Amino acid sequence: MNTPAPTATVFLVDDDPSVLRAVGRLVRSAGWNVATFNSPQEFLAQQNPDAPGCLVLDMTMPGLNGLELQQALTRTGNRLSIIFLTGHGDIPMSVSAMKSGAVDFLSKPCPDEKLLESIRQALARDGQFRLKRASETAVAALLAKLTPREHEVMLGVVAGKLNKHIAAELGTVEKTIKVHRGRVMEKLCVDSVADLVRLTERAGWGK
Amino acid sequence: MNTPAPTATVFLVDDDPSVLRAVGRLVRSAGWNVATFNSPQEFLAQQNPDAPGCLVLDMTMPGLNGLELQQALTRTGNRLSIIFLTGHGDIPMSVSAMKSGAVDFLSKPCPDEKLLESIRQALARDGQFRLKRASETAVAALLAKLTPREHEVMLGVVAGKLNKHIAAELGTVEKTIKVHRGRVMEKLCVDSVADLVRLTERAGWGK
DNA sequence: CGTCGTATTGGCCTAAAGTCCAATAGCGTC
DNA sequence: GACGCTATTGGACTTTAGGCCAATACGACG
Repeated sequence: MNTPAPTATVFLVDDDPSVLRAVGRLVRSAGWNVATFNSPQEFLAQQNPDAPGCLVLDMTMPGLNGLELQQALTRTGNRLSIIFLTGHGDIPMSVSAMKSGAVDFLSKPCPDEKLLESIRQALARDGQFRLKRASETAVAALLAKLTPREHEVMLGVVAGKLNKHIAAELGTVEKTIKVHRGRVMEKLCVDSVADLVRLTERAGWGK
Repeated sequence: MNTPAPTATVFLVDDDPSVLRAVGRLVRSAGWNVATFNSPQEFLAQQNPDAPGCLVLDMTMPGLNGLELQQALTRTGNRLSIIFLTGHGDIPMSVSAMKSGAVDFLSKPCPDEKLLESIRQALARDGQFRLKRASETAVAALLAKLTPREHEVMLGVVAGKLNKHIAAELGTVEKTIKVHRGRVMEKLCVDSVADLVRLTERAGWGK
């Protein structure tokens, strides 16, 4: 119910401890929670996909580089917003990062305000994403409560079909459809076909 | 009705005639139409927002640079997909371009196949965008045919309200609403509330 | 075997939506 | 000012959807 910001954490990943200290101090002084990691592996090991926040990531690190960590997160379904902050980047690297959805790609040294502004953007984007995903999972939870039959009937309703037609397709009579239909509306907590359609559209079917 | 590709044009903008010639030959040999321009101004002067295609753009040019041309196009509502192809780029430049929606940011010299692949992506994105916008304008055209009253009634219907409630809000009786409602369905070429809701959601109200 | 959840069907009745036909009111053209 | 067009509004009637109560059937579970 709160805004996503209050408990948001800025995750810093860099193999240079002095960078972690300096950036950590800056971000903390701006009022955010901070968690630092010396390596991508360390971050991957403790990551919690449900923790709101953003990731400030060095590009050149031993083992996994920044892009690979970004891809690893994408593979595991973690859509954390990422800001790259690197000392030895090049254009293909930055383009690749941005194509993969990075919020920004900054070069060290970077003005404090520029980094903070990017963090603000990243946290905002993360909040939006979590709101959207929360609504999707809420709808999915509602849909999961439908029996198979009710689900079939619902499909007919959102397709704009008449009860009699749905009945014909499902090999039953109109009266039965009415009952299922009523239960669908009740279980999904909607009281109009219009709301039902919007609900299903937001269930991921409208992407 | 055709796929967007057949008449798609690749617009090349570069102040170096030899680049225009070389890239133009490459793109033409790949089967696309090509139009070349020596300056951003020249392109802006003849641009047709309705022409499907993509833009391959040099960054450093006299007068307007690539980013400025990109912004100019955005301001005028031209959402042409852009590929930057430049000799003297840097990271902030590439990041800025990508943030503004560029499809790719390539450095000269660039392998032929890489450029062609990016063009393929840009044309695909342009096609998707035009499909989406075409459907939006089609819906807008239908909505424009509604009388003010019919429009009000439609809002009530997609809000899931009962005819009697809509009538109360509009200071009339249920019967009148029914007639308006029927005309709305007829004019918008839908035959169910479900379809009506999806139509309006795609009219831009769903973002 | 009894119980629970699901699917099914029926009757009866109310409410809501849609259709056909008709009338009124405003507005611009000639 | 008459005429034509459209928007708007009603009345009578049909179709569809929904509510309430009841009943049957079937499979899973204890």
